[in-house]
Amino acid sequence: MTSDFQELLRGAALRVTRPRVAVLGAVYANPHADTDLIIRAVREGLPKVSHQAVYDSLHTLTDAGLLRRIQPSGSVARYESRVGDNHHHVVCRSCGVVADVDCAVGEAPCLTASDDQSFSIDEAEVTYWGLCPDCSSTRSS
Amino acid sequence: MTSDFQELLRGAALRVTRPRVAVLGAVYANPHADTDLIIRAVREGLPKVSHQAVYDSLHTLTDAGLLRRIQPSGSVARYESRVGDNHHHVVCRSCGVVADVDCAVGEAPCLTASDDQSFSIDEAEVTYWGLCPDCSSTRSS
DNA sequence: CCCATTTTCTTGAATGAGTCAAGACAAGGG
DNA sequence: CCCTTGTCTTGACTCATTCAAGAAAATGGG
Repeated sequence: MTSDFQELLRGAALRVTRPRVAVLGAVYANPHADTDLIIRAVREGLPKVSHQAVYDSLHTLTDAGLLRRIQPSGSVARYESRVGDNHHHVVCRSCGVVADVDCAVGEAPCLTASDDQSFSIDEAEVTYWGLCPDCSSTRSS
Repeated sequence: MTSDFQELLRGAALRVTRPRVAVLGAVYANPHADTDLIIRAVREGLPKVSHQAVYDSLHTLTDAGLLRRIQPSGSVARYESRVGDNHHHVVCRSCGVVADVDCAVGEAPCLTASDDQSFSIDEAEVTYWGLCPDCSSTRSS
């Protein structure tokens, strides 16, 4: 598993460092985790890692396409390891939990704008808003 | 026009205060403006308004459905006066400018998730990402 | 029209995610 | 094994937004 992450890094022409491997591991193990949770997860294996190293790693890995950053309104940045399949997200308005929703089309942009305003569009990001099963049942009961 | 805003406020059972009227005016005049721009616009007419009053007004007006808040990843909160038509947005990856895109369906949720994960979904928010005409021509030239 | 009640606004401090910067350190090529 | 370059540590800092307490203003009843 750790060696898989090392391969991922090498494949992206990135240096293999312990913080980066640990960050990859933390995001793979905690989909949609925010930076704070990732920092805590990384420190379970590497107690001395600075928060800055985690921020740097997340940026580098996101720029390299190994991770994807999502940031629903009202939420801090979250990261996930599913990249390249242009899937979408459902966000609970009550507790903020995020779940994946497959994109029927698969490749970006999965939608074309009715009037693109002369923008050159490369991605259509879809965020579904609603209530998760837990919050939904809590409210109605 | 000011009286129109007063009617809007009364229609929403909100007290009519000068900051609120000014905030409504500023958002109607500056679609997709961020809070800082709204504060500056409001202070052209009411120089002494505190930033807190603007924040409070924006929250109240958004909660009442008179304004809509949008917050693309990497951007601060922005506000617009087009509400109720469930339109979407194109965001420029380079300069961050936001433009409206009509929704073909019109009413929320305009899309249904392929697998809703047992969430009860009430809105599908679509954000198109790309380059605006200006940034597009700057890069290619 | 004025008062009382309730909401809103002012003032000023605080929060917290994220960034900046300088020097110490480690990864990988030669 | 050493050098170069890129990464990490440390610690300060930014800035949008929120919190809190008291002053001021908006609606409804008299």
